[in-house]
Amino acid sequence: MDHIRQLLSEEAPEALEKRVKERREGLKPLEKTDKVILRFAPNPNGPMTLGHSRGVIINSEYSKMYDGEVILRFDDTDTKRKPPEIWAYKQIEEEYEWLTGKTPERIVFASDRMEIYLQHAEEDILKQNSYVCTCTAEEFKILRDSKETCPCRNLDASTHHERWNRMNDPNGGWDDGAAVVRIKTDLSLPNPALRDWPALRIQTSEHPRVGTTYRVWPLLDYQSAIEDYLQGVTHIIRGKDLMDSTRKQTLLYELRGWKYPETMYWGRVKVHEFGGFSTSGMKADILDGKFTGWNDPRLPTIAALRERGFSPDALRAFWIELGLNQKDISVSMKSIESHNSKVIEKTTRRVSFVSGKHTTLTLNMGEKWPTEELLIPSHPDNSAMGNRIWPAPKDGDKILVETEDISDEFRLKEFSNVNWSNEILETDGFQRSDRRPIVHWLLKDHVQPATLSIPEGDEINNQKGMIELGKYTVGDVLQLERVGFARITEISENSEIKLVYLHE
RNA sequence: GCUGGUAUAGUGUAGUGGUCCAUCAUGACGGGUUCUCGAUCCGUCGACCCGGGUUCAAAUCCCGGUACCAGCACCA
Repeated sequence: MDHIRQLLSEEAPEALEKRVKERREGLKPLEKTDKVILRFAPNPNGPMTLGHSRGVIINSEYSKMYDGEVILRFDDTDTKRKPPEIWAYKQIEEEYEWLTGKTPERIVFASDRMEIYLQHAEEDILKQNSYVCTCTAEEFKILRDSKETCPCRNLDASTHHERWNRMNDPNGGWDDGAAVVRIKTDLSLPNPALRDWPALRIQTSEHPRVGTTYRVWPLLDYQSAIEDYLQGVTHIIRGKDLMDSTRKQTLLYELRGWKYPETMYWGRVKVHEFGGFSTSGMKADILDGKFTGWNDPRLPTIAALRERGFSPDALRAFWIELGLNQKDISVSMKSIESHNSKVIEKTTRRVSFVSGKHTTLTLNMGEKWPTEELLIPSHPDNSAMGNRIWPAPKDGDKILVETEDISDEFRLKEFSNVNWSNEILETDGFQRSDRRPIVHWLLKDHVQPATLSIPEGDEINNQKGMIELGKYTVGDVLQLERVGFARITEISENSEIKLVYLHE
């Protein structure tokens, strides 16, 4: 050891210096940060999922770090397989604001920018960066796999321009699938995915925003490449499933003499409780009636998480903690819940809820409660939140407790020690004087009906019960004592309260 | 099959050649405190995929395996 120390002091004295290693907090710094323009580009074929929120949060956090901008761009160029939902645009916009606390600096609709894309496409054809191919997908795949040239590729430029016009002509006799515009690449490229990749295709199905104005629509790789350039995007952060997209687009940028943005990737995320996040899959299940809607508490959508009472701060903390890396990860909701508890715990009022599995007991008070009212703190550590005011329990009053909580001796929280026998609860001192278990309870004359819906996998467990009488508003998040956090989703005419369970 | 990517405790994460018998969080377990099974405090458990190489020194660099993921859609 001393020998090494000796050697080091001669050869590498800096290695002996104490180096302060601090744990890096938050996201890794970006490269090239003089100007930062980012984009988040969802497909509005449904509202946001938990997966989308990663993109929103990572992009907006980087934007905050470098005083940059985020463009919210609706990539709505597929009307067939992933048809845009006209309401989803607005909802995604709102969800973006909810998650980040601000509006996106710019909003772009791909479907509004069709003229521009088509102009660029024509330009690429005239410059022979691309060509119109009429081979079928199967035929082309065979050629591509053997690195062979497709018969269309070497036709002269004017033929390709004629073909381009024909693609756009409703009377040209070409329908969906008849022709496609391909970007010319080196066919000897080792990665088969990149060889003469398709850029635009004919799509005659109606678009919910622009109808049938356009026949030829760009594919993601083309539309996104052109738009990123036009918007001056400096950094692209995307899933690593889009790595080949980066490579294709870089080839196009080279043809056009443009410089491709810095690109970073995240890996695949699964949540133990949900699996993946497939918008199309959820859409089908909702239509089948398996779920009540996009905000069904069993679904991993932002709408559902909001409905249940998750805080955007918790989601933000969660994604920042995971950071930006290319690992495929599988996380537990517990991790998000833990963040959420930290955020909401200090400001959430406590309330007593007794489930349907309860027993009514009669109070036998050996001693009168000294005042007219029973004051119970709304929060154990935050007196500023005030008290819940219950009428003082009297001899003969009926008390509700969870059946499973009943034992010979227990304590009604914030009220009295009691001894149980034959459906009678005999008070045994108001002061807490021993270690008997503390139990939440209700005064039978001071309750209103409530149903707590607990998502359990594919099922929903609806627990009918009673909640203490109080002032409630839809949207309130409460902590049901000894049960967990829950959010009020509905208060019906007969004052029944509907709650959805959040977490412990 | 071709192409690319990733591998650190149960789950995430820090770490870019030397204070690393490895960080932090979460989890599980045990305890203190508390009028919630909440919160809080303390403690315990537990990891560098494998094999070579370079080097005085490797989680970190190189090579080779292995595993997992993704792309090869006229989807995004």
